Amino acid sequence: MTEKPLAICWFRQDLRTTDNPALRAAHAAGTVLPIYILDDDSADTWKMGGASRVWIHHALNSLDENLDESLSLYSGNALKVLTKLCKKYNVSGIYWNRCYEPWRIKRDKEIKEKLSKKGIDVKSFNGSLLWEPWENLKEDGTPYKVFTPFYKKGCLQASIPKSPQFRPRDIDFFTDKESLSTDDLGLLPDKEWHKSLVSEWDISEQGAKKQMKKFFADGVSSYKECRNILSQEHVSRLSPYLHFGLISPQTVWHSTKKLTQDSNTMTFLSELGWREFSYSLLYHNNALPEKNLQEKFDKFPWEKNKQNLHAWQQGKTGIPIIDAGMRELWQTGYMHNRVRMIVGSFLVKNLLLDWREGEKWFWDCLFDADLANNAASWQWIAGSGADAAPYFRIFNPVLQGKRFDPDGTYTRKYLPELEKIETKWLFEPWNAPGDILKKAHIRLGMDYPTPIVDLAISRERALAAFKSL
DNA sequence: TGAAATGTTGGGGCG
DNA sequence: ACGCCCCAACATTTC
Repeated sequence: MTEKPLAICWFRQDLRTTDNPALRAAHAAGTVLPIYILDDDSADTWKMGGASRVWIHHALNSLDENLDESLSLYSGNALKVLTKLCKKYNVSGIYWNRCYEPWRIKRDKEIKEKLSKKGIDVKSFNGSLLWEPWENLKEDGTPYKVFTPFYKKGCLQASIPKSPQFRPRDIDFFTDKESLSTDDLGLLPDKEWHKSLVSEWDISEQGAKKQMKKFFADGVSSYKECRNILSQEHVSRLSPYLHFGLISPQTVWHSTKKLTQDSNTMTFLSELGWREFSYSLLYHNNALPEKNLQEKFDKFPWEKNKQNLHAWQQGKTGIPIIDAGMRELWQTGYMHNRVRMIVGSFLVKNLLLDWREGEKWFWDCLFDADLANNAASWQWIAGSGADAAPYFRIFNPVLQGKRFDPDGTYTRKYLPELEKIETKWLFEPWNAPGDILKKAHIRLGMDYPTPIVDLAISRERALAAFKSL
């Protein structure tokens, strides 16, 4: 037992020092013991995937640096860890920023109840959303089910998101001697895969700011038009930073508002609105990640073709734009949003595989794997969500490739075996004349797969299957 | 934040 | 000059 009262700042998905309400509260309460708990015990089926663990390994290291190397790390059941800390030290308060995954809400509620009873000041804050999902409701008090009114009425006419706060000065830190090291947490896989994975990312609070500034400097001015062009970096790539809270949505919102307002900034802000919408859907539908929002989808006869699923996961479907996207995911922990829609449509409609298979794979591979966004997006593309794509909306991977990767830069980057084929045939090599393939040194079925499905036939099959609902 | 099928229109070639 | 056909270009409908 030390004499000094300690305020625990429990970092979770808010791995930053600026605009962090919990850190400010802990600082105001006294000496700060900043901690992170890897709680796989409570997480159940949705414990962090492989890519997320790699990301958080680096994010914790940089957070530790930003906290004068005083971050204490633990592994195991969060209630047990916190209870133990309260026994060991004179803890006056515990402060955290809220998470919205159902399992975390349940766990945190229990922690708050149990530790409050012991006379500890336990408080949670909003550090991850622009508007709380329980506040953003329709006039009749029920949650929104459609994005447009949710955003236009619920978000834009609601209170302005609060302004970002500076990092508190002169924090008095305390470190637990029994803290684990980041390596002890075992977040990095044995495979070498994770090393190249992180090479394109600066996983730190500063890296998040840098990424935002880069986007503001050369991406946002043509965002509305160019965000769909796959080869160009006209998207913000802020999603993993937002997910883990290396930057707050308030910071992104208000920084965008400082730019000249036009249709580009409006479109970008609405993407933050989609994030809010996903969280609202999850908050009001706890089973969103597991269960069709529309019950009639429960009887949909999904195929159980392991081979096709595997080909999709490995980027070996024989359909170039699909394979390029899936390999981008594997190689970089990220996928351009337009391609996410294309590969999602392909999995669910052309392959008739259960959207939850896609959800699981993305959960494991994406740096920005986010329970709310991932589940809401997969239900959207499958058509099983509330405000979902209609069943007949089936993307044609050949047309999408030609339209959004017109010079083939993106597709060739991830499919070097198709490097030499002229762009005209790049997105449908199976239709290319023999001499064209020969000239490009492509033997279909050897250098690059023949398509695992016929696009026209599988489209008709999907239309029939979905129509029967 | 779709694609394909079908319908409509209008200019130009041609007898 | 006129009617006819063809077909691109665009619009609408359907899944």
